Amino acid sequence: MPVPERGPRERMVFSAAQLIRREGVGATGMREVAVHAGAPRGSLQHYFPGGKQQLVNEAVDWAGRYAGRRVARFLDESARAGGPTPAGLFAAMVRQWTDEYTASGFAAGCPVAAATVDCAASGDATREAAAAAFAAWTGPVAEALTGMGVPAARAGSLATLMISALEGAILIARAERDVRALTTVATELAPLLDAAVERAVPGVSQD
Amino acid sequence: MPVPERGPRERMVFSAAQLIRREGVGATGMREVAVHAGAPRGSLQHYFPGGKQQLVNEAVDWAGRYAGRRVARFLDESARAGGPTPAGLFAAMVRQWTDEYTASGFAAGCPVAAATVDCAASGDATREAAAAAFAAWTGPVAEALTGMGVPAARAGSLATLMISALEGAILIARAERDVRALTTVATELAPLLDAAVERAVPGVSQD
DNA sequence: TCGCTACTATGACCGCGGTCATAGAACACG
DNA sequence: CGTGTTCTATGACCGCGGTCATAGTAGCGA
Repeated sequence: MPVPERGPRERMVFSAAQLIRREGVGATGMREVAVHAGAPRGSLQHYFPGGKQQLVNEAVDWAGRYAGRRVARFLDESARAGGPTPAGLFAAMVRQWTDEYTASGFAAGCPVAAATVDCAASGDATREAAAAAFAAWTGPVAEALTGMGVPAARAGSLATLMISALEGAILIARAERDVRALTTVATELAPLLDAAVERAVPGVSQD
Repeated sequence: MPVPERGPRERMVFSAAQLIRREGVGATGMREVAVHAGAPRGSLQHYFPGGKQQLVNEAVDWAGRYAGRRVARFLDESARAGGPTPAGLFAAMVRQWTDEYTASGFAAGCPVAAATVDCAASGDATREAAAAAFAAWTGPVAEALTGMGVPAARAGSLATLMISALEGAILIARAERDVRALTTVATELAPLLDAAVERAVPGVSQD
């Protein structure tokens, strides 16, 4: 949960994402966003003449790019720590959520999921934004997998599987107020993910 | 999508579930539910004195029991068709969604997921109802897995994994308007699931 | 027929929230 | 100092929707 001290416009998009993932799209009010961002209400009209839909779409967009950036950051960190593995990447993705939930409670979920669920309340453009956000997340994950030695043909599928399992586990964890589902999918999926890497030198087993 | 011709009360609960999974909890109005159920508006006050929250909770409850019943039905069907497998069960769960999406479009998602996402809009009782619904779904799946030879210690974990992956794939499929995510998780998870069954005769390795 | 209960029917209230309109500050640039 | 642009500020409108209140109807036992 970075708190970027950029301009007021960016703060509002960020606040919108925070509120959406907590209350849902419909229950998030424009006035509420302004208050949360510490921005004047009139600025919403100014920066987002497209109204709520524009704000929501940009928030979803932001969330998608943020998720992609997280993947890149994981790769950077694990590059100097002995090399990343698929299961390690998935564990890092899951850990971000378990950390937040144990530290701050189960109030918030994934904003992209929230936008997808009541896209009907916010028009079709929001749904497309959600699809773009998933793409902006799946892409880096798939690339990371290929970089670890997963065949390109499977990398996309496994990325989809990882994100699906993660999103579903987030839902269950929120409902149960327990990180059990998150840790479960991480441990159960780990062997499948690591088994997908092709060894550079066949016949040589490592670890 | 069964259309049970029970009493008006049950019809309203059913209609509520249908609308919730399509528009979300907040965007579903009481008047809308009455119209969809072909029931008089006054009956809502009569049958659900607890207001919207009661109606939503019962709808979520209904959805959870419905999902559990689907699992039992799959077991019955595959019992006389050579015996069920974990991957077969998961494929059946996924196929229910791909069938609906290809036949009727991507308008609707899982009502339990919808209720979880904006539980903040509907109080904590709804969140508990969602947790109960997940439990009413996970339980039968886990039992089914043990019946297929999966060790009891792993059955619960695999059930959680299956439902997580399914829920996440539903989200992605709705956002993308494409069943790709659903079919992907089914095929990628299949070997993991089938590998979890313990053979009656140990020591016999199977590919 | 009376009276009771179950259900139906409808109108009104009231808060919420997105949007519009209008106008006031801040600040640059001649 | 004017004059324009950018941003801020606030009030008003208006529809939506949950809830309450009040009646009206239907069946039924006594």
